[in-house]
Amino acid sequence: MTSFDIENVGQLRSPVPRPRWGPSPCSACPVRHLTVCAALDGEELAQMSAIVTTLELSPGDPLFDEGEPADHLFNVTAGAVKVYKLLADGRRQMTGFLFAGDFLGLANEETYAYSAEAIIHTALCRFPRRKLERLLEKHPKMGHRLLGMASHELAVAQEQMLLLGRKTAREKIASFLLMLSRRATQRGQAGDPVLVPMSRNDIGDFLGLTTETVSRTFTRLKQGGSIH
Amino acid sequence: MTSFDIENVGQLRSPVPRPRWGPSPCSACPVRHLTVCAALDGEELAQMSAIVTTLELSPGDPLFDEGEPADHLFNVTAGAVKVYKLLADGRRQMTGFLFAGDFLGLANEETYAYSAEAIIHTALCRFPRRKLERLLEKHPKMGHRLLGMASHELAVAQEQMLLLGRKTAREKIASFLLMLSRRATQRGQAGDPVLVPMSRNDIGDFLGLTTETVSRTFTRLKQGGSIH
DNA sequence: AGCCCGCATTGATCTGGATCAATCACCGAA
DNA sequence: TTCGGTGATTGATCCAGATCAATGCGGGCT
Repeated sequence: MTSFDIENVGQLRSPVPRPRWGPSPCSACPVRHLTVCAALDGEELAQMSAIVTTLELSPGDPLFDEGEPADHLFNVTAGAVKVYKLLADGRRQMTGFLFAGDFLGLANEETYAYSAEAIIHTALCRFPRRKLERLLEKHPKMGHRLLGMASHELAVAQEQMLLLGRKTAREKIASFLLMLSRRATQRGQAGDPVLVPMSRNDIGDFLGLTTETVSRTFTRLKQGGSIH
Repeated sequence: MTSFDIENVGQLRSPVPRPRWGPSPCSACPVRHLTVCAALDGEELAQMSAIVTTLELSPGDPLFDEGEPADHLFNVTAGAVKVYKLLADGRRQMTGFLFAGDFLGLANEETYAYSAEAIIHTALCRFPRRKLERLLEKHPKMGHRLLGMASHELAVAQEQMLLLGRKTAREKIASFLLMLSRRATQRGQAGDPVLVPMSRNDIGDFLGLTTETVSRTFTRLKQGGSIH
């Protein structure tokens, strides 16, 4: 990566000692409005706080691997995570890039269906699956919110299938940049110019292209004046 | 399509008048164990019955189109449905094929994110979205089941991304046949030989290939003795 | 029976993106 | 400051699958 916005991460690595939590660390969460926690009231937030732990990852750190027991769910609070599946011979397909506010770890089976790894320095909340499920039973509203997020993920996945199956390299790159821009805007960050924290290789594995084609296509879009 | 199993559809087109429903049509549902309704008790089934209507579609009949208000959710009880997205110039990506027991219509937005159309003669249950949501609030168990199905759909979608982005034509066709076979088995139907109710063109649009490549690849697999 | 009509198959050719192969550019360590 | 390593870029060539173009072929209709 050539450059990236460390604003959010910065406040998590503050040299000043972190303040003692008030009634709930979640109630002070700077990205709560983006997340699954947005719909929760004080009582529910306190219960979430009780089961949550936080962790930080450095670039390249794995979060979990496909096939591991799916014991936790995660919420990205800062940074960027890549999520992917592998074939036996090493071919890789990114299934998504996650940023602040995104949720991961949903699994219907006992094990994760994909691997996850930090792209840049990243902070996450971690929820034990069992405990979260018990909370869910008590608070249907949380379940509803989670279903909404899963539905949204599904729509995103379908859009990505359209991209992978039917778009040209040029269209894939253009869609990718627009998606990054739109999502940055949603997080309240600049959408243009857009920061691209992942490598050409990662982008290729996301779009079903090779690094070389990604690189060439960027070059051509620049030459055509579509990007700078 | 060259041939298809009409057993399940047959019982819905019975020349004998349909029997009056007992306490709940859903309690007699032959595919309930496959569906979102599997986890429901008598009380909940009765409430589902109260809001459900059934419909039948002939081959090629549209169920809904991308962009329409997402007012209903559906459960396929017999037959087969294709679900797809289109680009402005007509390029099409199938995002899934649905069979008895499958659920469709989940939408986070106000409108459907994809179109759905019957492949063969098909029967469905239809639930008004608003009413179902009200039921969901009262019965967290249903919401939980729905979340489980959405998570499963998500895992299937990710597997399909891997296929679209990284597999060869031969691998795509092989995965496709295995998937059809596995799902037929789950429904209690024969997994080998497997029935393929959709056209070469539909298969191509599902796998990110052209009809010609699908046809040629089938021929080569036959020549190689992998299929008959 | 004969005639469409809409698929499926097969063949010939083309091409977008993959593969193979050098550089290039940046950065961090010595 | 040089060196080595890692990712990005660019070039040359290849090839899997697309495209263009005929047939084949079964089922429904008259």
